[in-house]
Amino acid sequence: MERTILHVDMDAFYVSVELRRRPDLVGQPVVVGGTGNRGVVAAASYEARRYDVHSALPSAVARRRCPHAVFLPGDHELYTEVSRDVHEIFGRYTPLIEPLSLDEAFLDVSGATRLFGEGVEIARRIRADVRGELELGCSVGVAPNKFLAKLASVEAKPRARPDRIEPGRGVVEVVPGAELDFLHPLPVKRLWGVGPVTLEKLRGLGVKTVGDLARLDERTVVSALGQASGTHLLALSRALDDRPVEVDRDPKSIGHEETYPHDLHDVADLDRELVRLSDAVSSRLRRHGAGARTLTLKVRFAGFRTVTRSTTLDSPVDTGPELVTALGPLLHALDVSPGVRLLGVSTSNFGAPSQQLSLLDEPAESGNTAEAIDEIRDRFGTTAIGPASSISPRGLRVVRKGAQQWGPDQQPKPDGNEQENRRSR
DNA sequence: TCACCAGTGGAGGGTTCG
DNA sequence: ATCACGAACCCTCCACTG
Repeated sequence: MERTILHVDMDAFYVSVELRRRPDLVGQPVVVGGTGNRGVVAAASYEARRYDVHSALPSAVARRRCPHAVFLPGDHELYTEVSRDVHEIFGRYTPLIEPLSLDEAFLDVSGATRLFGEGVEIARRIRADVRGELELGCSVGVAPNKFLAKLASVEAKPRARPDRIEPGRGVVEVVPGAELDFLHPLPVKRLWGVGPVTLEKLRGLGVKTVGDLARLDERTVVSALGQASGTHLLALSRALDDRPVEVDRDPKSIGHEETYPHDLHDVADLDRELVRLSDAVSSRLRRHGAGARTLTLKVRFAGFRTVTRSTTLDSPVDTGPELVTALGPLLHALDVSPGVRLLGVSTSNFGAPSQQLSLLDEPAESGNTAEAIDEIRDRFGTTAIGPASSISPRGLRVVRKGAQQWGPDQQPKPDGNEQENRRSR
């Protein structure tokens, strides 16, 4: 049964959304992302891309490459709203929508062609709707499966060259029957799942293009890449991909991590941060109605060495204090003398939400207070209430969603105290 | 001294993606 | 004076069960 899959990818999404309210910046190099020295670029306008500024590039490097670019901090909440608007348009053509991120989605339009025309026709209509109603550009790939649709949308995109910006085709279709003609000449690193490490391993096998990979036999590939990755990539190289477009994917993990503007050395600071992060994660767990059995602590030291420490409980938990109780000992077992750059709390292995209220139990403190906290946050905002143990001498710091998506904000120069600490290390 | 199934699940590290 | 954050998935090693 032949399917028609669309991959829709917004062009420079965050930047384009910003330009709707800053029309004065249209045509200029604009960068959205972390503004601090430890931040990264989340999105770059095509004018900025001409200077090789792209997403995930450290902001400090971006500033050097394109000093005259306008740097904007980013507004995660707004992008979420606009993303909903975009999905509303998708919904006119099919209910089978799988969001990949705020700015990308797969659409299965196999059942919509009778009503709206072939895949390419639907793609054009979506582009026209998005442009006309939302003033945003997007590129669409059309293909018989997900990964070919994704590759096709890349071909459809505008491209920034050092001297000029090429418009892009907007819609690119991989016609059924011609899959291998499209696929095999492509460099193998374009395959979904081939990063720098895998690329190097494949190079060791003499593989440069997707076609090179497709000609190898399974034993060779599996012994180089492992069972799962090997068989998967080999299938992709032969244009085989029967993964369905999944509409409601439940998250398998929920976590939060933060890089600090300055490395933390003080155990009291770290404890306070653990409370903050645990509080934020537990809040999101409860909102999802989930409890987690596996709790993971992540620590990145100054110098970038990163470790994780995890524990699995007998029954699922969903409150801040429970996370802190379990993760505290894992944190205290680490030697933090090098200084801590990043701390993270992640939860997984979700189970049936534990029922706290029982006649035999202690009066349930955590469960009820947690719900009360959630309600206060719903009514008065996320910063209205937080754990006392997360209060630092500088005040109560509560995690706001998406507040620090791309690294710490621009910081004032460290005060005298911290300078002191540095010198006296 | 070593090696023994087979299956499961935990722990820790890694890769990749957007 | 480069290096975010959130999530999915994979691999290897190891302990436990039987």
